[in-house]
Amino acid sequence: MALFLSTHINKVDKKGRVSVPAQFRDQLSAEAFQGIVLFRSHAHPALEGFAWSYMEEISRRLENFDLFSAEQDDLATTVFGESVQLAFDGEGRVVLPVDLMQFAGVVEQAAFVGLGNKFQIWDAAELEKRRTEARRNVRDKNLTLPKGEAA
Amino acid sequence: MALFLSTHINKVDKKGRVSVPAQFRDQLSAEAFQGIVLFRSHAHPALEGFAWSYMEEISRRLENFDLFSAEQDDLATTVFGESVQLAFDGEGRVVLPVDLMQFAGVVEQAAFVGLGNKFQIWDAAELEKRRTEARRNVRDKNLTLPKGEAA
DNA sequence: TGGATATTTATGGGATAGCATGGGTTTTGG
DNA sequence: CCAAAACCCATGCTATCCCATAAATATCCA
Repeated sequence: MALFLSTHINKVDKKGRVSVPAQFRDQLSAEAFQGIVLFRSHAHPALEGFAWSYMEEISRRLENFDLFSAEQDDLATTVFGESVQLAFDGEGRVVLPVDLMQFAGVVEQAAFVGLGNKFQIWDAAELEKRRTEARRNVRDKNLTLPKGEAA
Repeated sequence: MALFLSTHINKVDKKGRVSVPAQFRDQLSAEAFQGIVLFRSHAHPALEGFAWSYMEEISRRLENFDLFSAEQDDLATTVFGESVQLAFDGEGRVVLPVDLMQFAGVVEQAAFVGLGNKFQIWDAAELEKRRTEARRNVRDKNLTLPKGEAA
């Protein structure tokens, strides 16, 4: 299972290409599809990124919603309907579609934020605010990691 | 499970490299990823160090949250997004990123402090102050070890 | 036990390969 | 036939590899 860690800031060139961090590519080396899957975040001006194989896990979790429920439909529409599959070029780059770049407010510096089994892409400047917010939430709500059951 | 004990002080060279104490490396010899994971301590001017497998454990626990939930997002952003993955070189060293060194105030002498399943990296001088403080707390508040349940 | 020899560790520095980035060229498809 | 996308090659920088040394530790054998 891929595990994405740390934050890498890479430049978007005028063709819309960005290097996917080498560390992230390593985590994806065993994947059948050599590339990433992206869609708009539901909560932030950012993009959610996954390994192709993880989309199956998302599908499985969506089935936990009531079939035909409004929520299931909405999620499925945004997640599957609007996701894009981006293949690496020979240098490990992907081309960010313009509409996704605009959605995330990515200008020139794209920040890849590792979040475990997924990652996010932020505009580098915008990310700082998000960071402070996340830190505050963790502290104020006293969020901790439950021991839970192994998945 | 790795068990980090005692304190080792090693030098940071001008390339930013430090030898990870051999005792610590021994504890990590069974790890799939040969290296360490670091992030900023929330409580001290120091860095927290873990084995890769420990991050996998955290990742598993995060999977118990709903996908895209705010809690999952906040935790992952602070824990995974702000961590770095550092591989050993042939001599068992890692390169400390400059921003992390600055955060911990590490100048030249890095102190590796074993804390059980994790360890901390302090500036050697700063650590002395922390030590006296910790001793005083234990004495004044009469801290003891609870029997507790095994984790 | 003791003293000589071999390993391991921490450290230093030069050589090398990999990564991020840029630009040109061919291919594709509408 | 033209534009956009995929492919290919070039480059500077940095991280990684590799070798060397000294000190500390461990090992061995008489």
